[in-house]
Amino acid sequence: MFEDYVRAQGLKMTDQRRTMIRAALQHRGHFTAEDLYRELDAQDEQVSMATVYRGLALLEEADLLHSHDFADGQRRYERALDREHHDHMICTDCRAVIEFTNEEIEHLQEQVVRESGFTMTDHSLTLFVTCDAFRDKGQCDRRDRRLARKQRRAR
Amino acid sequence: MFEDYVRAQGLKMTDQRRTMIRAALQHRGHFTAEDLYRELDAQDEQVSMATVYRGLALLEEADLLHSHDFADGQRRYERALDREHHDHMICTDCRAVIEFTNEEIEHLQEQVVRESGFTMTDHSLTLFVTCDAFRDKGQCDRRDRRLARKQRRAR
DNA sequence: CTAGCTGCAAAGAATTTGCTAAGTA
DNA sequence: TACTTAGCAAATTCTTTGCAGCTAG
Repeated sequence: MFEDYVRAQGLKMTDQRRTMIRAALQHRGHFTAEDLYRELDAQDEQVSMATVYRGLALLEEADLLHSHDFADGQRRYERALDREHHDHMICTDCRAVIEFTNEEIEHLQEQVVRESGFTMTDHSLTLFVTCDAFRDKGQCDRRDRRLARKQRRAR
Repeated sequence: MFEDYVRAQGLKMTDQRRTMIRAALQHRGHFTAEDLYRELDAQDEQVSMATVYRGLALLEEADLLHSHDFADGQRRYERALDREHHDHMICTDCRAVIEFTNEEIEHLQEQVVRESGFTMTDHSLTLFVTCDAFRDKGQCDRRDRRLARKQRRAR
């Protein structure tokens, strides 16, 4: 059905585009352009970085992917199709991404916007957290934390 | 009192740093590194871009400024001192930044994090809106909208 | 055929950093 | 004096784009 969209836009379906799009739409979780590129590369699929970026833009326009900025310097994508809206918690130690939904918050946001006389087109709620309390339960590995810190510093 | 902080950190106070810091802390609203740089330049203050960036980082560490990512490619800063927490609505047409606070939302966020066993270190709630309804009241100039679009496209 | 696509390398944009002279405490 | 800065230019990082040759429809 994505092919329909592609054609309806007067665009063409190529091998690279099909490969790249399939990988993106099958992806679970949150991924960067580079994640996808490496993944395809590991599967010996020949798709250039430029094509990956162009394809991601296409998918976002078609509302099949949503993108987020989790303040770590790289845009992250996630499947939008057949998924209900949700927000994110980011562990700044291990960079884990935890999704959550809260109807009440959603509702209040709408209300704030409406009361101000605007129309909401999009919203982004990200809670930055630390998982100190989780660590001992094995859900946040200290090694990952150190790695994440180093990577962040390295940018 | 910022000077105290600077010295307590074993840092030194220089003319540029003083100038740049004063301008940043007196600034109302949300500004980018470049905004600040231009502003100082217009006042014939000699402070290089590198020093502006370094100073902003310093101020953020000291919690005298907070920074936000409004998804337009440039980090924005705002005074944090003596200000209560608030969230933002961004008009994607004219790029207006409207602040708001909502205790209930704040409270619910805390609750979500707590219930998940994390500790919240920061959060970011940005509502993207359009001000079509406002435009006719003269609060959003069509010219500004076109400009904003062009600038966004130009990135 | 011909508009659209790909890959590559080069361009961009915002920010950061290495280095040397200069300034602070 | 000893250590920290400022400024500059070069480097970085992520992403976009121009172009020439290729391909779908």
